[in-house]
Amino acid sequence: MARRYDHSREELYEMILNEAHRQVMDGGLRSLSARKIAKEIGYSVGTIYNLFSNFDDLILHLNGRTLDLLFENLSVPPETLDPEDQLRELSMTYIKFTRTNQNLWNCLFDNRLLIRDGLPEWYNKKIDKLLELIEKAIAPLFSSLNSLERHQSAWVLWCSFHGICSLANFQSDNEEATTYAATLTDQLITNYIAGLKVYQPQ
Amino acid sequence: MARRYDHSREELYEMILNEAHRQVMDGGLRSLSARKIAKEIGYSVGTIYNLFSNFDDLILHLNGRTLDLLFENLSVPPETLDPEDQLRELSMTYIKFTRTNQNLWNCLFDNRLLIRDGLPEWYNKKIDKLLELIEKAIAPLFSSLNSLERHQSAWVLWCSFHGICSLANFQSDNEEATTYAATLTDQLITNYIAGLKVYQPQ
DNA sequence: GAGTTAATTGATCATTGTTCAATAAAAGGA
DNA sequence: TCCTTTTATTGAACAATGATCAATTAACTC
Repeated sequence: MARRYDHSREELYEMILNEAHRQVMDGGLRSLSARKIAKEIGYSVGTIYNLFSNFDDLILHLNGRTLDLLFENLSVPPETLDPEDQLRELSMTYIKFTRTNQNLWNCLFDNRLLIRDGLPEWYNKKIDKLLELIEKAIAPLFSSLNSLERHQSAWVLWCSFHGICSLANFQSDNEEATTYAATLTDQLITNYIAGLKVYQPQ
Repeated sequence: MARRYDHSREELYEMILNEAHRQVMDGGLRSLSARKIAKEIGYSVGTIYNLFSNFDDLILHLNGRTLDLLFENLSVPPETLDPEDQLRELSMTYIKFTRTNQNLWNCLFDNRLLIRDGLPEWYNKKIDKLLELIEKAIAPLFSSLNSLERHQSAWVLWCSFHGICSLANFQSDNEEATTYAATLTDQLITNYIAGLKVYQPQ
């Protein structure tokens, strides 16, 4: 059989990533397989390699969708809130997301993706969008001249959130891991923001 | 052939992990293979499975050695230093370690290890030893009554260090990644410690 | 309707982790 | 010393993987 045109290229792309999403959610990256995807969507393996240059590329695109999902979850907190409370709101949603989509989120940081040299532009843009949420939240703490320091602090917080959630995944008790991650994030925000207030003039 | 006794069980264990270490250092976890190890040490695959229950178990033990290596690198900073400067010293060594042993360090956080339920006791002990270095460094900032908060702050810092170094590995430019990780860690320490001083009475 | 283009297939290849009956060397006992 | 038991070691065999690519055939073009 050939050129069935049952589905457009875009539809196929969606079907493949939907199925990949499902498999990763179910059993982590380990249970993701090109053959299984093909079987499930009713096409052959070759079709997958027609759309994605290789398996890592498929994972990268799946991760792109995960970043989108995360962004959709992290709605912009109201500007009426303290920077501190905005951060708390963001971080709590973040933790919740990483816990309910554990396998999917882990996939973002799989080692196989950092072998190549650098991530593509479109991917980094998705990360930047997330970072901007944090940057906006802490903006009131910085004078408009200190955009570099604001940016760096956003990165510090982003990395730290990541670190806390990442290591939480190694805990066996799921309930406990979630609450401990929340506690640590809370400590981080409290102290880091207090520190910022000490050093930032305004 | 059987029961050659060319090497004791302990010697074999070392030989296998040495070779695994080499392979991971060279090309990351992806280029680690039981067959290749066997070939290199002059034994057959079966022998490896005689010493390790499965491949993940082998990786876990390799990671154990990596944690040991890290601990040996992170010498206890002199108590005469500020908590802040002790932390800086620890974190700089940490960053250096993660950068020079990038593949090996990445291996510590590979997703395949967090599938099972919880890490073994001996492994967690190694992590605790590392955490204690941080806890000792920040001890002067807490009253002796606040051991819980001290412990939590140590975790926050540990997780944050991890997060910063972890995400630094996704940058393509190696030099830049290192210096940026150093900058972010510096910011983290400065602000977090300043925050602690605000909230901790003594 | 002939010719061109491109989507789809699936057999094929090299590799992987893992198993386990077969084997042979050492240890223990008489 | 010889027999038995124990145990380290082997490697063929299995199932599964990512990846390739010539062959096929449907759709499009003119």
